[in-house]
Amino acid sequence: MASIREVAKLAHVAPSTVSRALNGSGYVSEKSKNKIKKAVEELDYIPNQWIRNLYKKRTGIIGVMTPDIIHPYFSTLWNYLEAELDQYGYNVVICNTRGNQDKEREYLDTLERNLFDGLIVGSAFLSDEYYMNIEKPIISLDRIIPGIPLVTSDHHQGGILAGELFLEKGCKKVMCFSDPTRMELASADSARALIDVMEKHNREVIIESFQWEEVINYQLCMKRTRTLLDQYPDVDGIMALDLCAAAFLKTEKNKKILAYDGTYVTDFNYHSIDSIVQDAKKVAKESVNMLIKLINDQPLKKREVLVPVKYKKGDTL
Amino acid sequence: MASIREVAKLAHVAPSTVSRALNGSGYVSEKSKNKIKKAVEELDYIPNQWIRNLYKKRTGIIGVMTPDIIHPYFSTLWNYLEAELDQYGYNVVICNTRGNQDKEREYLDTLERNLFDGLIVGSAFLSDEYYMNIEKPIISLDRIIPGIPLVTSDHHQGGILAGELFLEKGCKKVMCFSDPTRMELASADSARALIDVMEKHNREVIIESFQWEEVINYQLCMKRTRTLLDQYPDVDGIMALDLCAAAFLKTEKNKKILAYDGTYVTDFNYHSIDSIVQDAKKVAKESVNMLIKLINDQPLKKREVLVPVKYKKGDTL
DNA sequence: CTGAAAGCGCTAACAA
DNA sequence: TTGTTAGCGCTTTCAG
Repeated sequence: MASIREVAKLAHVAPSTVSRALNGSGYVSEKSKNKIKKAVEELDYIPNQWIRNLYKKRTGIIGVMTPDIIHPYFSTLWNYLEAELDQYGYNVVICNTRGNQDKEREYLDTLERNLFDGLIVGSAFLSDEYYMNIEKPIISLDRIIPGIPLVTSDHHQGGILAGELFLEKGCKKVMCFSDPTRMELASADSARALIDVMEKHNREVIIESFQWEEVINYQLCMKRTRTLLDQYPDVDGIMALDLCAAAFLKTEKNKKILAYDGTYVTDFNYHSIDSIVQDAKKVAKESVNMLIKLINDQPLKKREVLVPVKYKKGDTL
Repeated sequence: MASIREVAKLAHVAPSTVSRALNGSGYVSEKSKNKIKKAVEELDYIPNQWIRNLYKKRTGIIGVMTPDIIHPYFSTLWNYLEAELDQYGYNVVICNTRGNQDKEREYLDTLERNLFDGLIVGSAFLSDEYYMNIEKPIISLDRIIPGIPLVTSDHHQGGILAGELFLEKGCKKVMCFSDPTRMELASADSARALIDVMEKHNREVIIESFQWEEVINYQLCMKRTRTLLDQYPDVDGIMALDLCAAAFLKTEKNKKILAYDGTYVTDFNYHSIDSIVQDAKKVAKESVNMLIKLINDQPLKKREVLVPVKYKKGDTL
């Protein structure tokens, strides 16, 4: 590995001149430029970006933390986040927690140790306090954490939309999912809103919860759906995340099914699944936008961004 | 941001003592340790990992390059690669090329600039020469590049398995997919082997090719499958990548369908799709294993690893 | 056991 | 236009 000094020596100039020539900063004569160019080629010199960043006081790396990367909603989100961050010249490190709080802590630590310039947290499990003590740029997706800028889909709107759809289709008893231990998630709003709408019309709503493993592991998901269908034979409408919705559809053809997320997998089945679609692209755009501002100490107009959801017609309602 | 110097000042010791205390290297008296601990707490001092790595001559970051991250095979592979690299203490940067050669060049450049300690390349488009000039640790997945260690599924075996299945089911005219411009991919072997088996028994094989966009974008995929089905009404067996197989199944119920990859999406439909399953976990394990050896200058026993595939029974053959 | 000094590979300020 | 000098924040000798 040639260093800038060796190049300087070979070109008979000072290292700083080489630096200027290579960075196009400051004046360098054509003559020197040529000598340097030749030396660079001869030595196959490639500047060490790692060291360069030392002076920029940045690493050019953003961490993105999610509990999973296979689940279609997360892959989709990842795809857009990566594309968006790439536009700003950032590399993206996968911070896959698998729902493990130790991992989550570790990645926050990595942020604090300056390996990341910023962090986008999609689904956090640690306490508010833990996050509030961190001074580095963080954006939270979905989870409301005091003091930390938030980007989330408008799950309240999603719940209302869902409720209206079930009413329109004449459902009497609807099942939906919500994790009672995670009411701080904005996504819990969808169940709340759905219940509101349904109960206003005297319809019954069953709330169940999926273990995270059951959401991301299709086999477990199938198993759970079977149990639930046995348990509630008279349910006539179901709202569940894409994968679970697909599992319900596979098991049970006579109930109204509405998927929540609306990723590409809802079109996989012979019958496309009706869905409430999250605009992952917009979520990505907004969160990156805010994060970049945080990093550059620019003021944020809003510290909370609500991204609208929309209904996509399918064959299962 | 407190620095090691401030801690040293507050604790009335030298920076080097603080360094030793924090790293557990060299002798530090209990008394000093305590003073340092107090100072660290008071200042909320967190050592800058970025700088630390300067001395270790490593960044602790591995790049993983794929043309896409949404496609279920890639998300699955990513998941395992990340998990495996995590075991060795590496962070993983997403190098998503979207099939763009400029992006591919950029990430190779990033490797050369020492931002990555190594690179795993899943699907390379640049020329062999381009890769052969790079001295840094690289593992190639699927694509055969002279001089670069290779990990790939045994696609030849996959093609034979597929052929035998189609024969067994009595198919007379089978359609499969292969990109004629990318014969350097190990995966091209599956089509070659399938043809061998079928033609030995005087069955016809149609080879078509999908644009990459059509493989990863389900809408485009659907469109293409319709065209193909119109074009070849007498085809009675189809082998295609998971997403495309799902698209065929959605359009056409009367042909034998075999998915290649066998990710979780093959179980999505009401009818599970018969598949040739790639062992993504093993592929990840083997490639990480080799990469770590390259990074640590340890000898490789083999520079080519072939990972067996297997057949998974479904309802579509 | 500790501190001073040198330096990782590069950049930026300044004087020439 | 150029070279010298002084760092970035930390680690690692090496005297003491």
